[in-house]
Amino acid sequence: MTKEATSYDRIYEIVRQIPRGYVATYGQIAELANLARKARVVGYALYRVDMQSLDVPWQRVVNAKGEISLSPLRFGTDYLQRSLLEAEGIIFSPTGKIDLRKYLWKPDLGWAVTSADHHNIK
DNA sequence: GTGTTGACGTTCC
DNA sequence: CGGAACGCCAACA
Repeated sequence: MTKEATSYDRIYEIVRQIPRGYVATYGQIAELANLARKARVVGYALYRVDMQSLDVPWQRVVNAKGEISLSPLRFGTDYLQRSLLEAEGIIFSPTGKIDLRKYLWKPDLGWAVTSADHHNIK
């Protein structure tokens, strides 16, 4: 029996599907990766990704607040991520947030409506 | 094998 | 809207 692909591979695959100019949240990816409620695992998975080679567009992954999250240990790569997103046409709010209502990636399903209603963005 | 930490999320105040 | 607490799972010491 083949060893099942690790959940991480699933996460990377989904992240790669994020189109240019759009962003996705950890919770959203987690849900698509069959890891609902395990957003932390997604974050850890992206942490393992080689951000220097951009093998995975980790740049398009943000938290539920629509803000770029990363650890101070990442040495200010937050600035890099923001630059990449801006280069894709994403506009940051004065507070440094992204308008998820507009840039949130919608998988090829009708779940988009459910998502908006589920998250109930303020 | 146990304890702590972590690119998060949600709920409560 | 901001801060605090709990949850959830995997990797690391």
